[in-house]
Amino acid sequence: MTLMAEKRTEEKQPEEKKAVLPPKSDFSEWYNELLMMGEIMDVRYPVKGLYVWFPFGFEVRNRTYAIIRELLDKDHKEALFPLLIPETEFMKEAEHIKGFENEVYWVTRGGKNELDVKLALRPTSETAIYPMYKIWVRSHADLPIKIYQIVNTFRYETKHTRPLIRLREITSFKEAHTVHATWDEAAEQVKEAVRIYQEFYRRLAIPTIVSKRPDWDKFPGADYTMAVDTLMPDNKTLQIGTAHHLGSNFAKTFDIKYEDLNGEQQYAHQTCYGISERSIAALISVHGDNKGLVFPPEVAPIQVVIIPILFGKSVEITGACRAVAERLKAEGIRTVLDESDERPGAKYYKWEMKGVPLRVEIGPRDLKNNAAMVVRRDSGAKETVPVDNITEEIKIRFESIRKSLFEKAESSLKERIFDCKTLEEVKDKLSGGIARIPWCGERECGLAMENEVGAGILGVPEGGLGRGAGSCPVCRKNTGSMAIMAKTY
RNA sequence: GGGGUUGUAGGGUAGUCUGGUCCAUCCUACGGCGUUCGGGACGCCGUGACCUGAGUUCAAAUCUCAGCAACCCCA
Repeated sequence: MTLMAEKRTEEKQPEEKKAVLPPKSDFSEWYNELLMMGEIMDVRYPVKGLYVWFPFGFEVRNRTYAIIRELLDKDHKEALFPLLIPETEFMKEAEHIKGFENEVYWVTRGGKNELDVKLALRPTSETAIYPMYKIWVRSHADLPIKIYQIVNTFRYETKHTRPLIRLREITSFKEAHTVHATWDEAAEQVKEAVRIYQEFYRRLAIPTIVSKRPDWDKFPGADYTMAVDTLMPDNKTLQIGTAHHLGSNFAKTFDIKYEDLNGEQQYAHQTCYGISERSIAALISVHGDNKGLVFPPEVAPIQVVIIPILFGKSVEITGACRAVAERLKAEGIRTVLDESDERPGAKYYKWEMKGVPLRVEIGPRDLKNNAAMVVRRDSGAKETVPVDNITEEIKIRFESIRKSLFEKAESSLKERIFDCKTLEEVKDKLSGGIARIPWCGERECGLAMENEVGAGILGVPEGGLGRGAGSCPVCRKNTGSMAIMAKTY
């Protein structure tokens, strides 16, 4: 007994010297552990599907959402609608209800009194916003309306919940709702929304695929849905943005009409499009590595950490570090000088976990040469730079980091898209990423394909990815369009 | 929707099968003091846990049931 116990502890010692992140190849464990160790989210809140943002994670969120705000604010207005939706409004649009009724939380009591009209916690806000749009829209001169809000929404998910990915409370739902005179104008707005989202994800260095969702997978109540997906490290796709053309479906149920130039009453046409904290899940998962978080400088809460390398008491080094920190801060660079009583190596690991894009080390050798060691988080590259133009050197590296993060992520995505001719091939490739296969576009064929391979059709992608030549694996008809299929979150 | 596994300090664990040896093991983290500092330092001192509720029993971390929560597999 004693012998065995001793043996076991001996075996364990070399591997787990320090609390360490599981390798990224064990994606699920890596992801959960990183959220905690990187202080993004505390997953210990005692209600299923609800999680807590740590201040650090919340700052990442806020810096990320500042980008989407900046992009939208060019021609949208931000507003705020109530969380509670009366059952009477919620129940108006038949298809919409069907899509959500199984996941709605209901408020049925106020104190001890039963409510006459139950109140839904918004699963999304169409039915909160459109009764107001009915009041606000009178004439063609009121159009277009482009409003967004960033709010929490609630969905009673029955499947496996996951932090940032499948939640019962979505804390950061950015939803835009627009109203237009014509169907075509609304269609243009959907395109614009997709363009904005792609721009947004480019800023985050996340490569995306845009595709039109098959008819059976569109937003309940929409004419069609465009979706933005990215590919996660475990080869499942994550939907990180959607834009829906609502036609005049909701306008008819909520009676949103405008008077046109000829004095006729016309139904309005609408769109809505959304992004959630799944964008943060993608940000973390796409760029992170075995050492922890990796952030593009724009959203990194801390952009530069300065580590003094001290031998004995060295006023000179401390002084030099402080001077550099002050200069960087004066330039608006988010800088931390780590003067804590830890060994430099321990500090390196700590700040690498937090995803700080650049580390600056200043020690006796550097001081002698009036230089500093600059180390990139993304590549680990170490370079000596003169202290005199350190701010410029750092700014140059920021842009280079964002670019190389994007390039790396993009080639990783491309490597995991496989051209297939048969459903057998698709089945074979799915565990490695996305399968691309001809599809005639017919519903029956699509459903048969999904059924056969046990994965979803994301749709026919925009651009070259969606075009090709071949025959539909089900009906054998020749087609020029290619669908992508993948395991999805 | 169906099936399975699990719940012990802030995190990870031993102990659970076979109830008593356990005011609960080890690693890590955290606080104090000192020596240290170019990739996870060391010494000394200290803090901190049996998911919740009911039951069985002389005795429950350990057995039973329920709840809550987490994870895995299948549709």
